[in-house]
Amino acid sequence: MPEHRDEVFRALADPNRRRILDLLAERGTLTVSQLAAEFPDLVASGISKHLMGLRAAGLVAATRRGRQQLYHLEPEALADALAPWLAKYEPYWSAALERLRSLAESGPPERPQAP
Amino acid sequence: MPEHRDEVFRALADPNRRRILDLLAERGTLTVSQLAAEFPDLVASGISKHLMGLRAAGLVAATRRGRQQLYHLEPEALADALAPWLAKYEPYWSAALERLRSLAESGPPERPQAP
DNA sequence: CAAATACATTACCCAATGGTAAAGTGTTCG
DNA sequence: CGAACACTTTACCATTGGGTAATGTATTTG
Repeated sequence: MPEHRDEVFRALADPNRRRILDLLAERGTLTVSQLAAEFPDLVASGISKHLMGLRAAGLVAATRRGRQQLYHLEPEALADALAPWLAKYEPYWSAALERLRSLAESGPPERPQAP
Repeated sequence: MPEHRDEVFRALADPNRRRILDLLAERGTLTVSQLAAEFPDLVASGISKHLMGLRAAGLVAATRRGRQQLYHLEPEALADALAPWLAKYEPYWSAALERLRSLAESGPPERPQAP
């Protein structure tokens, strides 16, 4: 069986999948149709497959509402997989870290939520 | 042509490639043979191909020394590709960020260097 | 200079991936 | 209840990716 971190990195390898994550990060919660609307050159089942990949990696989760699925980020999975790995490169990160720190110190933004 | 960030994420998708990066992060500078020694179940040309992938993504670079190539990390590429992307998830990162921040505040370790 | 060393490149193979179209499942609406 | 809706699953296809073996190219050494 594949290591969990491996699944996360593989999931992040595809630009469409990263865009799905970005959309969920921006807008909080989206249905499959709402997501699909953002990918004009992809058919519905394609989106679905990507969502399954992200779900397998634990990066997103969904709850049913009627006949739609409400997808949302599962940010702990992302953090848990990436942070320890990124930490190994900490000696090389001073500049980028500074940027992240100043972001953090300016006060964490609200977690976005769909209306 | 593929976007640079895409190349970086694709390069990171393979566990062997990530391990190469880890080794370079730990030990600073390594020849291809030294790297190959860490991958008993990979043949030399396999390592070479991975190194070319990492080089194409700008994540590593090499300098010749006689007939060997001294590979080292190119950490700015990693930071430049990942930091802006990670920043988008900053609202979700408080816990992981705290860990990184405390690491940073405990004083950045020396950048490792090969003898 | 010839042989050996240290890699890189090429040619090739198989498995995995991303994509589509079509069929399947559960839910709601008329 | 039947039709439409919102997805998911399956079947299938073309391309890519990771792997090896073989060949090529500098560089060093005997």
